Amino acid sequence: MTATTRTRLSPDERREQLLELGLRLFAGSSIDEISIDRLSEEAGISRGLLYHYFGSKQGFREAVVQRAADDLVAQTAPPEGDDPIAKLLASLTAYVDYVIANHQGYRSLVLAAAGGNEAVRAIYERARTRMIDRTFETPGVEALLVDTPRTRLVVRGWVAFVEDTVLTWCDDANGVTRDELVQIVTDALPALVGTAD
Amino acid sequence: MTATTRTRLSPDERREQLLELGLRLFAGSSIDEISIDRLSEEAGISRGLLYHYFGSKQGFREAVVQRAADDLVAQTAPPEGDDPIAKLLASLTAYVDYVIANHQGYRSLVLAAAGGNEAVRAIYERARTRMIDRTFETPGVEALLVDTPRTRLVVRGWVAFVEDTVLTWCDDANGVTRDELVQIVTDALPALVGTAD
DNA sequence: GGCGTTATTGAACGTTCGTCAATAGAGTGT
DNA sequence: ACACTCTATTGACGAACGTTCAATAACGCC
Repeated sequence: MTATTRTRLSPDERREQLLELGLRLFAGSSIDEISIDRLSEEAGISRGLLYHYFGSKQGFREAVVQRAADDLVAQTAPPEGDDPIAKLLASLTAYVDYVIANHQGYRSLVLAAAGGNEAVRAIYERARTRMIDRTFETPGVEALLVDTPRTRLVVRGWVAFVEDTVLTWCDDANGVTRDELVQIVTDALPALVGTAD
Repeated sequence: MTATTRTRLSPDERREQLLELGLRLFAGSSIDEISIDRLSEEAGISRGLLYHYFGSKQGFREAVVQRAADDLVAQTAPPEGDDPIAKLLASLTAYVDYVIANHQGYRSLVLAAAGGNEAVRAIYERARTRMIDRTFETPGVEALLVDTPRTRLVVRGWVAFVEDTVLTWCDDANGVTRDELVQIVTDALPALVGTAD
């Protein structure tokens, strides 16, 4: 009855399978609450194989976080266009919709990024930077955002505002609609930057 | 040469000693990067004693976080007064100064709260709520903040904005002065709430 | 159908968390 | 000073976990 037949996949397939499993388990709990035993059992492989592919548990965690971050960046790409405000609105709408759809997974990503070690935080930080840069690398944006240390500080804080607000809203919308939420986080940027001038 | 003489303290003293050690080690690294072995060795006690006082490593972590949160709340008490704006400014000034002084420890607290489990997060959440409530339980505040779901959402997001901005500033002030920082985070609240109306 | 490459295994090791009966320090009464 | 009690404290033990590595077997190729 014990299915002792080992299934041999190509490295790419196996890696893919393990990463997807990681994302799935990630959604429910922090990764260091899950033992390698449980991971390998759930994947139907031996403990050793996980080490063969990711070197260590930490390596596995980093790979999964990297994958989640890439997903986020890919699925929230703003449309091509010249109007900074429109781009911002589109980008935030995509972001909000992504968080709504991947609610649990996204929360885990943020938690992992916050609580993880230096390497994990760096991965998330890079994704964040990519998203911000991409939105603001638009001709004509200088009129809205003059590049000063103060503005950079405020924009970074604004990102924290957006993340926290959207996640809180996901837990309990409390009557606030999706469109209102998008409006709130979009309007917040000019409002904050305005006070900084 | 081995000082095998065990020192017997009163439960309160021992508890205090261990909590202070926890705060000290906390500042440098996350608590689950430190083994009970190292903790007990540094405290000059046996492993068993730590379990006697805190039940588990998780229990110890929670106690330390609770202590850190209490410190934060205690040291940022706003002055008695009726003017909401003045109270807000005073409270934020105290908060900024606290973070400046306890930079590392405070960062660890926030990281522990973000990355920790449900119980740890709840402890920090309570402290946060206490600080917010205390600032806004002022006669006449209704003129500034009408209590709607939308406002609550924004105020919560604003707290995230403040935390992130102050911590980022601590890492690299980039020419922004302390007073400017206080001004930024203070002005941010009316700016954000204004857009929500 | 045999062969070589390499994906995969499982047992073994060191470390860390957590438990518990045994031990000894400090106050108390005589 | 001494014995006695209470309980703070210990240290050895077991289970669980991360990690390593030589052995194994599945698949593509000739």
